[in-house]
Amino acid sequence: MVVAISPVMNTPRISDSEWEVMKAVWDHEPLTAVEVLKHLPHDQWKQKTVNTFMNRLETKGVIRAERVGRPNVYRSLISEKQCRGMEGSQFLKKVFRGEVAPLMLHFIENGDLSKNDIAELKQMLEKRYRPDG
Amino acid sequence: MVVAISPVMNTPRISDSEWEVMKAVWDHEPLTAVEVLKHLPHDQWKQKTVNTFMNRLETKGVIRAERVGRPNVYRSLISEKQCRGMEGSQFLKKVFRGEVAPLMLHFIENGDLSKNDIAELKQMLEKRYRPDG
DNA sequence: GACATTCGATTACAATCGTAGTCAATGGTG
DNA sequence: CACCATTGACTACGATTGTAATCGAATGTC
Repeated sequence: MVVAISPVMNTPRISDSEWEVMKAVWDHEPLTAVEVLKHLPHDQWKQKTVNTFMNRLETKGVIRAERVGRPNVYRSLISEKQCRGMEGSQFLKKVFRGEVAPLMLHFIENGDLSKNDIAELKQMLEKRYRPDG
Repeated sequence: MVVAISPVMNTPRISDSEWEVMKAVWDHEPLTAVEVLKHLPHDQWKQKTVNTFMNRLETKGVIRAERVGRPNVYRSLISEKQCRGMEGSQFLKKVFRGEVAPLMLHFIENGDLSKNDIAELKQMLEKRYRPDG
């Protein structure tokens, strides 16, 4: 019997600029490369550059192109959440030595949280404290 | 009158591997390149590689070499805290679109916080809520 | 002081990233 | 159907990163 090997898609690395593109994709997919540009700061991005990124992202397996009509239509293959997971754990390990608490402290001190944010976070922490509460 | 321009040391980018080296530096400075290697996973780092990084980090202005005795002695010029600041705000912007709350939520859900961590964080949030409390 | 050893500065080199340009095919227009 | 415009595939190219090797200078040894 042949055992199917689980298709471990170990999330590829997504560079800074690729993230910008991907945010446009996640927010508006399915979309074309031209549409992607529309959702990016127009003065900082040229169409050709966007195109290159679409290609690279497809090669990396982050998106998929439907080569059907004339303008290619793209969809994400990996969700923003998944990417946040990867990027987040890398960041945590790299910058905060894998310790979540100092990281949290850092962002509590440096980020500007609204009163609402703070309330919400406290609630979240409560729940975590007593998972069934 | 000549106005002194504040010496804005806009923190340079520090790559993943450079971060590893810098952690050794921050933890044990002042130290030599040979000592840096001692504090890194020995099987993953060669002395020559470490050396290259020391050079690059000096070029970038992250560390400084004292060329006095024979083995160069290195010190950091930028603190871990400063670097965390830079790296943190980039990460926040790139991955969480600049919104701190979702970031925090993410790490509350994904990181494993101890009861103690949670208590501490709640306290921090309290303080933030009433800054003079 | 001659020689072996140790270190640092310089050089190397492939992969990835940012930023496009070229060129050819596809598709709309008259 | 001939032509022009759009668009995608491929190519380009310098900077950065990861990973070292080479080569020459400073140091310690006899």
